[in-house]
Amino acid sequence: MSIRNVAEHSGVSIATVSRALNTPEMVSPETVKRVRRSVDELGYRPNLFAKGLLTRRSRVIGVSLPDIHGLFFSELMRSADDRACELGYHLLVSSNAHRADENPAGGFALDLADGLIVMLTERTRVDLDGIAALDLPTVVVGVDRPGVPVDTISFDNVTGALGAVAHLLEGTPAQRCFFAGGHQGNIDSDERSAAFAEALRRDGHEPTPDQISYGEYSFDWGWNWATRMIQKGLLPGAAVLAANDEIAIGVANAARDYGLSIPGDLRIVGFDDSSFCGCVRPKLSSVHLPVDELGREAVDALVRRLEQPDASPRHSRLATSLVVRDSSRITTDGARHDA
Amino acid sequence: MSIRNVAEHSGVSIATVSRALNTPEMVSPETVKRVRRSVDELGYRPNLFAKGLLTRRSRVIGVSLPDIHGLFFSELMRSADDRACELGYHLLVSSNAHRADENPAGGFALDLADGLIVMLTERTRVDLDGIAALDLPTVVVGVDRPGVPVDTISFDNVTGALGAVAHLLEGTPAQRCFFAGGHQGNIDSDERSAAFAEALRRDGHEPTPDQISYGEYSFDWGWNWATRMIQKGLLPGAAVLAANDEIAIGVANAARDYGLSIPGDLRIVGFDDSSFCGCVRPKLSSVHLPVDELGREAVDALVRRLEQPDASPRHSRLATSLVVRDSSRITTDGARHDA
DNA sequence: ATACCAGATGAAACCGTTTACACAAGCATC
DNA sequence: GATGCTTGTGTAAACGGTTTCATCTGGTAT
Repeated sequence: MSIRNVAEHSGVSIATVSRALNTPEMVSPETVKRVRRSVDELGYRPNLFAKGLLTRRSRVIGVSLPDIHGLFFSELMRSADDRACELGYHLLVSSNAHRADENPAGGFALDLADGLIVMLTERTRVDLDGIAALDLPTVVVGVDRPGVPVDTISFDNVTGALGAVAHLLEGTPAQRCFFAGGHQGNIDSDERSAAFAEALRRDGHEPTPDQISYGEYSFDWGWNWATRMIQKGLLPGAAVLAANDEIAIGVANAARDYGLSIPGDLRIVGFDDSSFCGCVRPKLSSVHLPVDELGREAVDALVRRLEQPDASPRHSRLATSLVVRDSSRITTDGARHDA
Repeated sequence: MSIRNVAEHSGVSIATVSRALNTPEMVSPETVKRVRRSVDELGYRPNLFAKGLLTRRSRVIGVSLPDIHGLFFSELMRSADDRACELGYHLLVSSNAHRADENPAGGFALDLADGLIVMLTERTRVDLDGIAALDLPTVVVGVDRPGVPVDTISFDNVTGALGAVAHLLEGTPAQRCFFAGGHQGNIDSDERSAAFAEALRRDGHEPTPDQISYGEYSFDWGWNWATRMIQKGLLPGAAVLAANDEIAIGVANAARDYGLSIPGDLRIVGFDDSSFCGCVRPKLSSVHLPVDELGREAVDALVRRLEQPDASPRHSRLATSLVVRDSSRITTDGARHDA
């Protein structure tokens, strides 16, 4: 079933069939109608490989992701896919393209894509030279200035963290504020911890080393960290900014397990504003990241670049903002109570 | 940069280059070496469109998903992608292909794919005729017998639910067991509710209508349902099987908000065994679904079918099993206490 | 020496499109 | 009535690979 069959069936040449389908304004209306009918009757669908070979366009966007944690990943993909669909594109996704060298596919099927959305979370993984070598239009998500002239989109971690700390400082002295980070080298965690330190400095307090810890993005690490802090007697009367919600929930669970009340004894703010926040008790305050916006913007930016390959690179930072819930409210009495 | 350049550079014909890269055993070892070097030096990468045009293979698997809920989606995609990567395939994903008719892409870019993995969650969405019309090798995920001769993979909801109810019946009479479902028409929720009813019958109790409710997969619905049940005075001393973890957590939160203890006053079991389970207190018992296995199996099944197009359709059900945590433990004393 | 065969390579056909170019017909212009 | 322009269509050349078939080489059996 090829364009030739359609041509025969409707009594025109293949060129006319092609034009009737792609540029109907160049064909007489009645011919278009006849061709369209043949297409329907025969159930013809153009071969995308042949088309792509010639046009060098597939309307496919490659998405290369690190091994991303659950909720974030799904929300990003959903919004990106929605937007891509609106614009007539499809998403070719691989969370393994990052280790392309050892890929038995023998390299990227991403060559099928018109362009690439690359998400980076680790400083060391910024192998942007490899990406540039693909000479595909690219949008980088998660890094601000990658040192390569490509468009970038990332979250404004700094403003979000500053806001969160300002909120904590309203009820807790700077000396009693702690940061429970992810692993060092993670771009977001590093930015958030730096902003945390900066916020304390602006308040006139130089953070001590034990106010900032690094670990990993997990419940368990949050729980372990908080346990150690509690055993050192540091936590009651303190406030914690966690690098993500999972850590924050781990901290909250440890506090509960050791009989501390939240927010009475310990105030907690997470990062990401994932759907975890509303489901745990007390509800978790968190810095909201507009993940859906990130996905949409990434697709938009890439499509824009596909249309204007020579536009100068844009760098956008998406605003983040604190959502205050129960876990960080200021308690006037200081007495223990469950929220 | 085409195969022709490589041919010139290494002083052989394009046919030899093609063979050196695809079937090196047909070419003299030293020629292979020379061609490989040229490829490296020139940075040649074969054009996948040209290749696909001829071979009718792209090593791309189309994945069509309904609008799936967060954690499940990401876990499925991750395992499918891992497996696809191992086998040298890539994933072309669309959660919008289900509404392909209204798709401005003007149909599937999925035509680029060698085969399709289609996930279905709703009875009404079983538009498998449309899928069959694509005449692409297809694996259906989420339905057992779709009425179309394709491979299917789904979870054994029945065994999981039976096990969960058996566990609940150990400490709670059948009259005080309730099922908090998702919306009717959802395949999993329906199967789980039917299995719940069946389990009570096997225990010699015909479930009354108010023992089985339908709503939606959300914290809020779980909370609202539980609140109504509490107000009717039905819950203390009862046990709840929820159709997924979010509902279960909503129920647990309502119980806590109304001063009921878990599992003392109310025992709860969820479904999915998502990472929520370990992060809430008390930790949530849940029926574990081997989601990673589902993703892997789906890819395996499709690849198997690509290699043997005429094998008879297979239908596999993946085993599920109850993971007992704190939310459903049997309390000997019956006194209120937090786990 | 002849015939035969295996192994390595090249020439050319082909996959299904798009598109540059040519052409014909119809119509207005001078 | 020749000229030019517009509109609709067809012819044929790409696009970049794979694969069939033919050719050439050199070694081995007869």
